[in-house]
Amino acid sequence: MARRPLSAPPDDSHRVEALAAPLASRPLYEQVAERLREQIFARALEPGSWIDELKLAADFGISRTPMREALKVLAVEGLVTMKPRRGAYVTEMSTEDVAHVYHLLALLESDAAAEVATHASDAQRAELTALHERLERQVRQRAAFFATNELFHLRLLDIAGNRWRAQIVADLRKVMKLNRHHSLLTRGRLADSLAEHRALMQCINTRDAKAARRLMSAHFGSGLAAAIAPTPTSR
Amino acid sequence: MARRPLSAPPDDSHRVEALAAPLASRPLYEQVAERLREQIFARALEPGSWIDELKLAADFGISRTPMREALKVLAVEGLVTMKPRRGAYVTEMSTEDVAHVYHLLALLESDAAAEVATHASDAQRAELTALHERLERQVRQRAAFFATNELFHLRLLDIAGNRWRAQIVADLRKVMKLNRHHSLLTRGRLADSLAEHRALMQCINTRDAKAARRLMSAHFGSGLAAAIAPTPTSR
DNA sequence: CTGCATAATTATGAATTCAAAACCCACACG
DNA sequence: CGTGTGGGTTTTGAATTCATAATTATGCAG
Repeated sequence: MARRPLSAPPDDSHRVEALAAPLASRPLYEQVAERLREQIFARALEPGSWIDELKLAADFGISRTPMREALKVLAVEGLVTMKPRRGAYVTEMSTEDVAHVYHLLALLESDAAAEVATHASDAQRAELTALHERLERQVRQRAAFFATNELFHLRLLDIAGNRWRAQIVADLRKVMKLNRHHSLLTRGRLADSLAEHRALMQCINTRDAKAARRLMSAHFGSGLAAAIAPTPTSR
Repeated sequence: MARRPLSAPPDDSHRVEALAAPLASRPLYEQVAERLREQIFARALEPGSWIDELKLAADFGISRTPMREALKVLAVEGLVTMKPRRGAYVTEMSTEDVAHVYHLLALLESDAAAEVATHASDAQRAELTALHERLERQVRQRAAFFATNELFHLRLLDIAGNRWRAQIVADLRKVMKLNRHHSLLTRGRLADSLAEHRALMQCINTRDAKAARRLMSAHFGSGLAAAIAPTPTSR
């Protein structure tokens, strides 16, 4: 998870902090956790492989203490698995795990979509609409599309207004990135995905909670199919 | 949480370990985390209060290192909140938080109930039925009823077979215990709660997934009302 | 040459030490 | 009388050191 505690607490993220932003530097172990996540998602650390905390600490130019703290945080998040007296290993996701996590994302985000359709303010609706329009403009740029898409989903969660749900979804999304086919899944589905988003936005703007829930669920359903279908690789 | 990673990974819990049980003592920080949870749930550490890691480490007869590791784990679980450079605080739950967490529990456990109704084996159904019958016999013993109830829910989650969901629910349930009125909520509702359970069991045994989902959701709905209604205390 | 026992090496777990930020309180100045 | 500055204390954050378990390597016997 974009490290805020996984299941977690107070989320002051994206608060303006009165322009005095970078003065309060984040705790070291959080920065380390963030870098570790990046490396894991980038597959610089392979799923299933052992994590050499001594070497990594040296690479990062820090001592083992914050490294170990970061690893424990990632363990609770589910990105790494700790084996007592044997160190930390990058978590391996089976196709079953992928399906399970997708299922939960569908459940939670659908619920959030319904909530947004019912209770979002006009300004919030406008914000989401703007994000969606940006998405429409980025059909050709895979990376940008991907980033904006993620932003849209996270923003929607935020607007839905349940920090626990937002936190859980953020964590699950992080875990999802462990799946090798995660970024491939939009390959051929990019146009479809966009269409689904468009329909969803309409439901939100017409305050149709039921339809919003259904569409978001379907959105994840087709995503799952795409993610799992082409893979005999994971065990 | 009975510390298995919160959102997470491999769950070897309740494995028999071939009778060689206590030889492989768990990591110290896990034991510490467990004791901290107990103290938090017992309100020996009050919500909102600062946690003196130096004093606590001394009380436990350990150094600050494993204490700090345990606190970080609890932070990810949501039981404590870390303020940079200011230490750890026991998380305070607003009534809004309680409502939010209840909502998620309803969503996730309803989903699990539907899953169980559809896919559980006869043996698993029998196991749940047995637990339910035990519950029926314990209407008079609040504490025992409470424990068995928790067991029933966790077992149902387990049978539903999505370890990510089970982990998330376990974490949310832990956080729920921060709510002062948590154990009170069954006070007058004990009989009602039992009736709801009975109806749920029937749906599971007749494989009626839709009804199971609806009933479990209602079960939480009435629980939430009971939990929130009598409290002008939390902020 | 193979298999097992034992010694050397390496990695993890935990305590201790060190550095620096936040807090507290007294005192001076406006 | 309120406000702000300074020093001393406390507490957090991080590095280092120490102890112990696990792994690997070595050597000897069969």
